[in-house]
Amino acid sequence: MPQQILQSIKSIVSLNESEEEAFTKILDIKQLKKKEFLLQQGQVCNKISFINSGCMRLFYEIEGVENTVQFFFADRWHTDYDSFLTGQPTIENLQALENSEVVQFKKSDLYQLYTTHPVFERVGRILAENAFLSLSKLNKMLTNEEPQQRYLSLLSQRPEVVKNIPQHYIASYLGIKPESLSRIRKRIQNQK
Amino acid sequence: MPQQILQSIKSIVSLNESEEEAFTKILDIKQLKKKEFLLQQGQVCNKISFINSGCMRLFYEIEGVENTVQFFFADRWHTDYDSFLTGQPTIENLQALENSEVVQFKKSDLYQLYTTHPVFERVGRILAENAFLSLSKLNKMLTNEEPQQRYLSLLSQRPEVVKNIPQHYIASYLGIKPESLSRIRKRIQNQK
DNA sequence: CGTCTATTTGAATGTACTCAAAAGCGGTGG
DNA sequence: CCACCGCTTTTGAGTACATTCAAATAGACG
Repeated sequence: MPQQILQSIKSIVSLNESEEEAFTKILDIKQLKKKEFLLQQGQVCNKISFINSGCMRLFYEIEGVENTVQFFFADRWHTDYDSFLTGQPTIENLQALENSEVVQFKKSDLYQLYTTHPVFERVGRILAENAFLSLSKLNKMLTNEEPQQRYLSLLSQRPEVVKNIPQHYIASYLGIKPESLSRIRKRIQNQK
Repeated sequence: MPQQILQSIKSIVSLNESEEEAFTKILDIKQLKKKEFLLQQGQVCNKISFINSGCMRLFYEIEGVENTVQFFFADRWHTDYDSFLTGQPTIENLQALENSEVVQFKKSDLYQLYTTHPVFERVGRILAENAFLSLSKLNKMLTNEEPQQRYLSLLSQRPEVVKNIPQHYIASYLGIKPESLSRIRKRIQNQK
């Protein structure tokens, strides 16, 4: 079901029939069960993924501690550019928080497309730009806000995250311990 | 003196003579005195810059508090993709920490180039990818390390930063107060 | 030399942290 | 359908470390 990813691309550039066909050909659909990994540390990330449905969690594991970086819902792209570009093993883990469907294509196929259908250079550029924007937003949140404020922002901007995702993952995303998030929530309750 | 920026681009793609000439034409050189701003919050960032020499500091100002995000030395690229892509006013300030020379080109000129010389699509893509990588590295540092460890990492990875740049800017970059950095430095001294 | 800014030091405070334990919740198997 | 188990969330007590506020010292620059 490449409709979603095609739509996402067509919001960037318009494709003619042959381009669309060439692109569809390189796509690969994957069903993930809850807790299954799309990407695990140590692997080389040589694919770009697009979430059709479900929810994924991106985290690093440092000295046994999981560090949640992002959540991905439907219609989001993902790749570890670092590993993708350098060929180094990734340190990212991308795990399904619920049963999910993703579409993927391989780096080698994409690079082929860059040559045969140059319009995809633009797609690649814009995807990288968007990845940058999203990370930059995250970064501003982490550097400019206190934990309590971060939680409130998340609550107002992404209520679906707070609703659907276990607290301790959210805590990790906010850069605090689960106990602290629990106390923050209590504090907020009492203020009302 | 576009040699540096040309070299940087040529490390990405090779340019033929007409491409090189077309690119050189859109370049603009700027001399900055210490403390002068290359970009200030509220402006729209419609340029991409490249540092020829000197050193720049990137910071946000939130409720009167300056929040240092990055330092830029020679041979580094900069743009606020957010503002650049969306046309919204930037919240970034890019200030010279010493007399500096930068080369710039305008978004409109670049987009022109994308059309007339498609090779620059690739350049644009790779610049965005690199910007992402650099931000991603910063992000891992901020989320995975304690202040003292962050300082030690900075010290070993970028000694020139620690040498040349006022402490309170470094503190802000590390996400702590100047007093705290001072104490961390003292603590490290005593351990030796 | 004097002024202005940056850095250091001190004392008191606050907030997240650790460790430990209890309570809550969901899913599985009897 | 209930009982149990494992995992998540909450609560408590004590600690650690950055913060604030204030003042002193040191450095930079004219």
